[in-house]
Amino acid sequence: MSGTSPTGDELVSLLAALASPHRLRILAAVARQRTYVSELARQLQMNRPLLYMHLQKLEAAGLVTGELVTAPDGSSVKYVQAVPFTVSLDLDAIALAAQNLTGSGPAAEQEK
Amino acid sequence: MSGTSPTGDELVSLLAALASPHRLRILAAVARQRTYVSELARQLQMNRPLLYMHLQKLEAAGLVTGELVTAPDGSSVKYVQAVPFTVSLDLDAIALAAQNLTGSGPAAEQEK
DNA sequence: GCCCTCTGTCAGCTGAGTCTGACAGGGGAG
DNA sequence: CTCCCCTGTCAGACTCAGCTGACAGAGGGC
Repeated sequence: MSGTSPTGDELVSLLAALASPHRLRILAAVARQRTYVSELARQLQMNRPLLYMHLQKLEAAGLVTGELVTAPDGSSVKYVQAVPFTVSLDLDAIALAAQNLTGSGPAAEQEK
Repeated sequence: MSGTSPTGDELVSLLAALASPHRLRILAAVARQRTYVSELARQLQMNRPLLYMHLQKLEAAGLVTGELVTAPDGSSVKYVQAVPFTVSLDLDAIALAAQNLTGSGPAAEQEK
């Protein structure tokens, strides 16, 4: 996934996932250290439900992975980890990605 | 602007500007050839007001430049042009950008 | 005079994204 | 039993981006 040229839709999803201050901060925090959700919520000072939503988006975009760990004492804790990636963005990449968007070309509207 | 590491806020703006199929298509079309607005609207088959909005966002993000040209016959035509840029995105860049977000650090809420 | 092309802005609708409080449940420690 | 910490999910409110049709104005060609 790192270095491959993504499809237009994937690019849009990826950029949308990253285009949020909260998510950027979450990613940064998680990249630095593997933490569990509640601790992360405390670090970033945000409500847990909100954090859950953002984590879902990041996970859907493949930027983080969640792992529910059941400790030896029985209590379960969800650890979150960042997934390394690399994307190079320039006009060429944009032009390339724009070619394969679902419903990209003009007159591509038939099954609607 | 190309190659410089943008601030967190700038990064978010840039990504937000790019995270749209329409804007990707507009950028691609404009990167290929310098065109004027109405012609572009015809190419991409979208309403002009909508195109205007997207162009404003792209222009605000510094990805395109508009130039209102008054032809020798007096009619004015607005030409749009893509601005070359390069951004490398990875975990390090994210972590770096997350540091300088307006209101990033915890306990940075004083003037509100 | 009428018709055409272009630019730009406006009010208004709709839907998605965001954020919050509250809830249900699992399990350990005092 | 009571308190605490953890994981999830939910409905509701609220904001904003996206999108549309309509309008005003400038100018050329017939």
